[in-house]
Order: sequence, then structure tokens, then C-alpha cells
Amino acid sequence: MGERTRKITIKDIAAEAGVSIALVSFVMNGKSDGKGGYRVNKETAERIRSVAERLNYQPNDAARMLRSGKTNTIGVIVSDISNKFFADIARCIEDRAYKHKYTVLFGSTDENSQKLENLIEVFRNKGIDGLIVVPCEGADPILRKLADENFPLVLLDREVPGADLSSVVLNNRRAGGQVTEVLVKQGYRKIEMISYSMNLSNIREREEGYRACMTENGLGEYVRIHHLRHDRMDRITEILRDARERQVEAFVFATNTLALQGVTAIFRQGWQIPRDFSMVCFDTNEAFDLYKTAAACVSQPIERFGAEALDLLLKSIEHRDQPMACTRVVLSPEIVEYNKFDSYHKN
Amino acid sequence: MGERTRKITIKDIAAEAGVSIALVSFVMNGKSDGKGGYRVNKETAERIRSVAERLNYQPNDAARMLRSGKTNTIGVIVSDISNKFFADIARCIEDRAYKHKYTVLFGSTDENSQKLENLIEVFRNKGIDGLIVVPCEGADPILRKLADENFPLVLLDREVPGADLSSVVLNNRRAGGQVTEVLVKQGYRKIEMISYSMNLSNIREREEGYRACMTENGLGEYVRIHHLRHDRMDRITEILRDARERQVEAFVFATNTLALQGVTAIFRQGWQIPRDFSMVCFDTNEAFDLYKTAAACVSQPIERFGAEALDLLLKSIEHRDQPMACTRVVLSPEIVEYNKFDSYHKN
DNA sequence: ATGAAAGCGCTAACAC
DNA sequence: GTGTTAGCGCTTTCAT
Repeated sequence: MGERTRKITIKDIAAEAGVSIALVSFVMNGKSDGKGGYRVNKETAERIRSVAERLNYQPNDAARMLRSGKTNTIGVIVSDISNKFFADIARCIEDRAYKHKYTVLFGSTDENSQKLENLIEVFRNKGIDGLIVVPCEGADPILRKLADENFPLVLLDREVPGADLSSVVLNNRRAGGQVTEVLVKQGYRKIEMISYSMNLSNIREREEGYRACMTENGLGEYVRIHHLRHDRMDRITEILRDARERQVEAFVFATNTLALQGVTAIFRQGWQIPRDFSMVCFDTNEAFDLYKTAAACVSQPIERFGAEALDLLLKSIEHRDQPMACTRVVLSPEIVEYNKFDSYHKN
Repeated sequence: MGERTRKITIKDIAAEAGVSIALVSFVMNGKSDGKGGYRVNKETAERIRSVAERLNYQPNDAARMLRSGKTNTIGVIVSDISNKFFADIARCIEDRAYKHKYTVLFGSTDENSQKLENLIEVFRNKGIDGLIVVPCEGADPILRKLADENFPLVLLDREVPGADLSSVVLNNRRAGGQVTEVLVKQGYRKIEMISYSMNLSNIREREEGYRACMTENGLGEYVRIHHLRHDRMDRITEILRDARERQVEAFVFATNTLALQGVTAIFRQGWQIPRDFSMVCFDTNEAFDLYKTAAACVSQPIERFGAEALDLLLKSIEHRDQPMACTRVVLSPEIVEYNKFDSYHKN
């Protein structure tokens, strides 16, 4: 024990099997079967394979990469990988990528475009074959540059308006409208929205949806969207206090994080839900789920997000030579209503 | 646009600066400053650096790795990266690793030792310099083999009994005892534990802590630990029904996942907390936090988990030559009590 | 203080 | 069908 066992290389296999390293390489890459133009004797191939097996041969990815430029590695950059929504998607992507023999590198921007740029640089040095990105504010020029190089790239969750980039997003406008409608149907009128000040496509569209729903229901006069800076979430308390005075009845939270902050603040004030305020939000969490805090949540198809993004990326990696075809996948939201009369917790 | 701009290599820099590639390499690796034995003319070094900057040189990690065997990449394998506890730790490790110029590869075992083995193989082919692992059942032989090769390895959250491996774990026994004690102090007597059947060091120790606390408080006769298979969580409902009949008063849940399952099942039965049952658990979540569902939670020092594990690993990578020093870091739990009299939600 | 050169392990074009 | 060989970009020893 403690001995370093030297790594087995194709050279060792070649020697052991009494063939050339080229043959080993072909066999190990499955290029021995007709198509590639190279046909290796069936028995020879079998012998090579068995020797490789016996010696427990593991190809050296660095060498392969240096030579072929292919790494079978992709990068996934999200806002915050510890955020449940992104963590779940990341997990789906990882599992699916693994099946395709790809390894995934993860990174978080914390909504900072400088970090995004750094991460992309690091990842590219690692030789990733492609990239899935949740763009943050200010990401546009960075991503455009990538696209101009024809680098395989897929946007997730948010888009870069005006850029021809493949993306997988939710129909946020519809989701925003439908979730607002739940409140309207329940008879609330003074419904306001709590949102981020960040200029992100998904947020803007959710706001659009809210606004449209309100207007269509003749509640245009009550439309009001509060914009929070994500680094100044504490401001939410004063917004809520003010809202309470203005007798606002319900809120649409543009993200789960906002909703969690909001509900926490509401409880801290001694107010209750839905006694003092009603609410709906995007995505769910243990609290809203278990206690039916929200009147409704937008449920996003996590698995499809991951699957579609990865498939799109792999396709784009496969066809790097051809001029990039840009596909836009728009997923449908599902509205989960927590009917208060079904609630475990009688009000 | 659309043009592939060929990657800049040290060769380009050398040509542009009118020096040899060796010199460029030295300068880029900071080995020009006295110590390495190689001293490069200050002006030459400056010239090289400025050319590299101007051409936006990015070293090719694959080449470097092939040549030097060092990748500046580590692997982190947990049970499930989408689990909040692990996602949070992963994020800490990633951030900290990044500062040390390391990249992190993540993987999930789903408590399956076969997956663990596969992941380790894939990661090793990628040439990772070291590994942080949350061992699952059956991981022992796999990890021992790694250790025998003197491969830099740090265990996280759980240990492999009897193996001399570095690890960062919680004082689970103490945590289990202290959190049980909260219930005892509140006057509950028929306190049972809901745990996993998996043979994991952390789980076993939490059970120990519960048992010890009960015994010390003269409640030994009530000690009862229910073991659930993690793939048969639905069984929890019948356990709860039975417990209700036996007039069990409170539960200690061995993990947050178990607690969430348990509380969900309790609510489904129309029972309430703490009216019908009281509970304590490990880690927290939005629901327990917001609604003070649990009487108390064990709070684990997430950041320290990540930091200690990474530091230990980096140290072990640095000293690969020396016989592995095995360090065991045991972190202290913190008990967060949700005093029901402070609760926002009057019972 | 600087340069020449030998590979790391692998792929793929080409020769036999 | 199989073998030979030229690098991929980099680090590092040894000359100069």
C-alpha cells in the first residue's frame, strides 16, 4: 500500500496485445466498426478490448483533449447554484449529461457580469465544448462575443433580447398573468407586485403578465410594481408597511426568493396570511407547500428545462461547423392552486 | 463575425516578443522571480507579460495537465447536489476553491455505491487532484483503495469507521442529544425517533445521542427508533398512525428530509403540530423556520464544513509525496430553539 | 539570462 | 488490416 501504480496507457495495451497503438486507439474509440473507413479484424479488436479490460485501462482525457480539442465537458453557469430552482435544474442537466458521457462544470455569477466573464474564461481554458448560461444583467456583450465565435451556447431561464441565441425559457408573461388571475378570481382587487429592479427578461415578462391581467380585469388603476434591488432586500419591510396603510389586499411576488423575504417580513410585523395579505408567487418551497401560504404558485417544469437546454446544447456542439441554428424553446407554466378550503390548517 | 480566431499559444507570444517559448513559460508561471532557480531579466519578463496581455493569452489547461499531471481541479461527490444542505456546502467549496484557482467537479451518488465508483472513475480520468466525498453505504472498499494509493481524499458529513481518512463531520452524538433534550425540557416523555435504515456514521451517532439523552433523563423505557428505507419513505404514514395510537408525544427526526416527509404525512392525517405531535430535527427549512413547526433544529455550520474540507484537501494535495496525515475535524452543532411563546402564530 | 529539445498520451493522416 | 509518424501546447532539464 502507498505505492503509486503507474497509469495504464494505450502503449501498455498495444505491447500486451502485440499490436500498434493506433489500432488500440481505433478500437477504444469504437471506430473499428465499419463506418469510419477503418475496419479492424474482429478477433484483434476483441483481444485488444479484453486486454484493456484486464489492465483496467482508463483513457487520459487531457491527452485526448489536447489532440482532438474535444473534452466532453460542458459548463453550466447560473445565478446561484445553491438556489433550489437552479440546483434542481443543475441536477437534471448533470444526470442527463452523464448519460451522454459529458461532464459538467458549474459556476455561479451572483448576478454579477464580471464574475460571469471570469467564469467563462476559466471554463474555456478548461476547454469546455459548450455552455449553458443564465444571463445576468450586463451579460449581453459577453454572450454576444461567444456567439460571434460560433461557440455552442444555450441560454436558460432568461434571454438576451435582440441577440440570436438559443434559449429555453418559461412563458413568463402567461405565467405572470395566470397566477395573478387566481387572486382576481378570489375577489381581490388591490393587488400589487413585488419585483426586482434588475433588468432581466423573465422578470420583465412576469410584470407584463401581471399588468395585462389587471388591466383586462378592469383593475388597471391598482397596478403597482415595487422594484427591489437584490442587494437591498431589507427595503421590503417598508414597502409592506406602506402597502398595509394603503390597504393593499394581495401581492404577486416575481420570484420565490422575493416571496420568502416578503412572507418573513409580513410575519415579523405580526401580520398573517391570508388574514392580512394574500399572495401568489413563482415556484414553491416547503413553507408555502406545507402551509398553503400562497394562494397559488407558478410551477416550472424543472426537468424539461434541464433536458431541453442540454439537448439543444449537444446538438449545437455536434454541428459546430454549420452556421449556428438558433432555437427558442418556450415552456408552459402550470399554476398550482392551494384551495384554502382544502387546507389542513383551518383559518 | 463567425470567424474562429485561433487560440493564442506561448509560441505566438515567444515569436511576438522575440524570445524562446521556455522563457514565456517561466514568466507565465511566475517562476521568473528568484526562487525557482530561474531568474529572467526584469525587462524581458515585463515585455513578455505585456505581449501576453495584449494578445489575450489563455493557457491551455489540457496541455499543462498532460505535461505536469496537475489539473487544479478537484471533485466533490455528495448524495444529492440538489439537496439544500449539500448544495449550500457545494457553493462554499466552489467559491473558496475558485479563490485558490481550483475548479470543482460535482457529482451525486443517490446513496448508491456503484454510482460513486463510476463517478470516481470519470473524475480520475479528468485528472482531478483530489476528492471530497460524502460516503454512502458500501463506499468503504472504494474509498480505502483510493487512500491506499495515497490519493488526496477528504470525507464530509459522514465517516468510514476504522479507516484512517481525513474527515470533517458534525458532532452528531452531541447534536442528537441536545436536540432531544429540548423536547424533554418541554415536558415530553414519549419521544421516539424516526431514522434511516442506512448504515451511515452520522445517522448512527444521532441515534446514539437520542438514546443517551433519553436514558439520562430516566426515559429509557420510551426509547424507540424507527428505521426507514430511503426508497420507501411512504412507510412513514403507518409508523405515524401507529405512534398516534400508542400516544407518542414527540419525534426526533434524524434528517431534514425525514422531517419534511413526516410533517407532510402528519398534516395529511389532519393532525397538527404541536397540538398532536411535537418535533425536533436536523437542519432547517423554510417551513420549519417560518412557522416554527419544529420545537428546535440542529443548525450545522455549513460554511465551516466547506472551508475545513477544502483546506484539508488542498493541504493533502500539496503534500502528496509525504505519507498522508489524517486529520479529523469535528464541528459543533448549534441548537436553534423556536420558543413557542415567541411564535408569530399563536396556538 | 536565455534557448533547444524531449516528451506527456493520444488521434488521425498516410504508408504498407 | 495494421503500423508509422507527426504533432496538439506545455513544462522542465540541460546546454550555452
